[in-house]
Amino acid sequence: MTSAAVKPGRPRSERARQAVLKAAAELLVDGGMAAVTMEAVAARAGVSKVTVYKWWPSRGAVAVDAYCDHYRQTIVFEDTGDVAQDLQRQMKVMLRAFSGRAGAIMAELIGQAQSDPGLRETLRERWISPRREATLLVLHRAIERGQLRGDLDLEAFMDELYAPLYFRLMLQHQPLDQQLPATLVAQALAGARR
Amino acid sequence: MTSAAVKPGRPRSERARQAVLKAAAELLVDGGMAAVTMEAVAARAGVSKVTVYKWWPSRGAVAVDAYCDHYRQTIVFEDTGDVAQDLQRQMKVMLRAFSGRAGAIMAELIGQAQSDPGLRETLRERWISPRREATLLVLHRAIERGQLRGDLDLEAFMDELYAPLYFRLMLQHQPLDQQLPATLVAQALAGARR
Amino acid sequence: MTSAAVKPGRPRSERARQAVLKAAAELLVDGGMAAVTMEAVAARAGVSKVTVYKWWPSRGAVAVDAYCDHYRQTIVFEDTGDVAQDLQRQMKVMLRAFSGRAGAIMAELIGQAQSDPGLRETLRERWISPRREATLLVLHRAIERGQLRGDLDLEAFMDELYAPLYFRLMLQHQPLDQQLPATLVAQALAGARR
Amino acid sequence: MTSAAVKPGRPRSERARQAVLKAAAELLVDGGMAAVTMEAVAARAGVSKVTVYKWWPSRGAVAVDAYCDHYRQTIVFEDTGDVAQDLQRQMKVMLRAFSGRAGAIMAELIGQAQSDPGLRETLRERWISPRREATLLVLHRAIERGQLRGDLDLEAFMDELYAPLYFRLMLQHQPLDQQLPATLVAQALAGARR
DNA sequence: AAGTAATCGAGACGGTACGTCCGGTCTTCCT
DNA sequence: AGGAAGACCGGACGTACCGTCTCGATTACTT
Repeated sequence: MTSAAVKPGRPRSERARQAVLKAAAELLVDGGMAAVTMEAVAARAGVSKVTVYKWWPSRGAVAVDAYCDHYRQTIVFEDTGDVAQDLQRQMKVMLRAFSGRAGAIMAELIGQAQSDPGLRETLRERWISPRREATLLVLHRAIERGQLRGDLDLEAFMDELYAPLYFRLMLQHQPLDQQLPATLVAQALAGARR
Repeated sequence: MTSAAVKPGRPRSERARQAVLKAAAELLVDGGMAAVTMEAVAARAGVSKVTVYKWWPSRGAVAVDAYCDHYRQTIVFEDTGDVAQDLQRQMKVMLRAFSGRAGAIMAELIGQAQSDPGLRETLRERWISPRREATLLVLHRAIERGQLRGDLDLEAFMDELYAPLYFRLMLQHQPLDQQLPATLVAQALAGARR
Repeated sequence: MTSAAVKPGRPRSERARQAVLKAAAELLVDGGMAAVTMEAVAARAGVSKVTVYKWWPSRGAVAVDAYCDHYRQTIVFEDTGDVAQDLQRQMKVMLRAFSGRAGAIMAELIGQAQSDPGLRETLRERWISPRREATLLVLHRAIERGQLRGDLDLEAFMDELYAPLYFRLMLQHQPLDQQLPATLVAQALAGARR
Repeated sequence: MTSAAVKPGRPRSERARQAVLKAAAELLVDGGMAAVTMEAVAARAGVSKVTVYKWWPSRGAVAVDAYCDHYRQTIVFEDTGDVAQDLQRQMKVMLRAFSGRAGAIMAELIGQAQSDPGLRETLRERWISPRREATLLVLHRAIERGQLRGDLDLEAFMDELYAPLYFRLMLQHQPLDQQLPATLVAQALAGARR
């Protein structure tokens, strides 16, 4: 009846969880994914390997968790009244972050996820989805205001805007310069206005 | 005139090169990147590990080389006279390929490249650049014909078209369905026509 | 009193230790030192290489350990009352052993120790020293009985007796025949009696 | 008639032979046997590996050859008229040499020979035998002069004198100090005089 | 002068073992 | 029931030498 069925035995150590995330974040920042081995994380956190395995299925999972915990930068969307403005500002924030350490690490995380389906799932849930949902709000708002056509394929539209950033981040065939958001927004919106 | 500078010593074994690429391609196809270990490649090719290391710096490099060798599908661009047609057809060919084994492997290759700058370089040179250059030809042709504005940022434009495919391939937040090319081309061209 | 300082963690596997020694001894007997590679020992013992490295620093160390374990022939010294008899009998036992497989292996072990100081140390502690100490007892007993002069340099004396056996074993310039002990004892004792 | 049957083809390069011996000796002196790899010798000599293999069967063979070439110290036996004097002086010369680099290397050579019968053979021929024969001369001379008994087992006698030096060199259970020759000669001769 | 034959340099090759690293799993005791 | 400690098996890493092999280039003696 009582939902919170009190579990027997020693409860999970919150201290251990924090220590693991902290250790992983540090390793991640100055050594990239390569440095985030279960061995190293456990050692640095002063925790046994088994404990890490108990709560995270793989080193990738620890890394994503630590990353999201460490870079939990607010997904700021101001409402300027102009959808172009809103999108452009948000993209600039993201681009600025991706120009630094956070970008290199995100690239490695997505990279790692390509050979670990579970990690891809986690990455989507913890990083991608929240951002896309926030963007969707902006776009719906713009449609209501009549700034955008109502028949747009919003998923494809968002990909046109954001995928180039991730693509350049990962392939580095072109630089991630500051006017890129403006260009992308301009070109994408040109055919999307009502 | 150009004396072919005959190098001393035993010449490189073409047989070994072929065997390695073949072995790597096979391993890649039925096992993904995880199966492409230097050890396995060498064993399967009937070649010593040292020989592999001699000509390829890393397992990633072997894999990319083998991939490009194996999937050297022609980058077909018909000239239909209509830029939208041309782009859409090419994208469909690519999308079809990426829906199968080749897509999963490409995702892993890009993934691997995130923790190996040399590999990223190779991937750009061997896979990305040739395709972008072919696309550039199409776009320039369209501009000359007056189908596209002349002041477009072509690099950004190409990213708007192709990055979504790679992005969906890697994140799998949305399916790679067959009408995606049409949608992307339509939305992107809407604001790009003269 | 001395609390046996219970160490934390999983205790060392006695099973693994035995298996390694057994495997090494077998390899040693039918293949000599050349067959005792860390790889082969580990494989034959059904143990991981790391485990072997954990407890033995080198293949030489494993070999010596296995040798002493395998050929832990009693260092029998009967007390016949006559020092010449005692020495001669002991030397004959040793010579008989060295005429077979054990001799060839011991030669290889000493050989290996020439390029591995740690191994030389081990060899001295595990093989040479116990035998020399047993011999010292016999000599001291003889001195007390008045069978030998008290001012002998016992270390040099023991070398005169035993070094020729090892020397012939290693150089094979002369055979290790059964009357050698008698000759050596006779000549050495001739000038050593009181 | 002319014994030196002139062989066709390019004659062996004396330059290469010298270069190999020189290179091997240098490597031997500052790096021991471990440094004398076929690879290193060839590289240092500016000679191809095949050339080395052509004239020496193994690295051990090169090393012994280089050693004997480098340390071709005269086997001096003065004839003082007293056999004890003669032996002791010769042993002191040898002991002095063995206290330095030459000793360590000789130990390694004998060590190496334990797993290479061909090398043992070479070592005997090039190093041991000449010295034993010179010693035999001294002993025969002493017998003629009536300083030694005629029924001695000379081979065993020589072993009693010299084996301890090699034994201590290799096992290092006791130091190779300067008064050792005197002790050995005294004890050995005590029972060997007429 | 042309032919023959052995040698030489360079260096690629298949192979074996090295010593290390990490991933996961296990066993033991402590809390 | 956790958790810390740490030993364990397995697999791959990248490297070092081994001994063999193909090359083209030399260097003599033989016709």
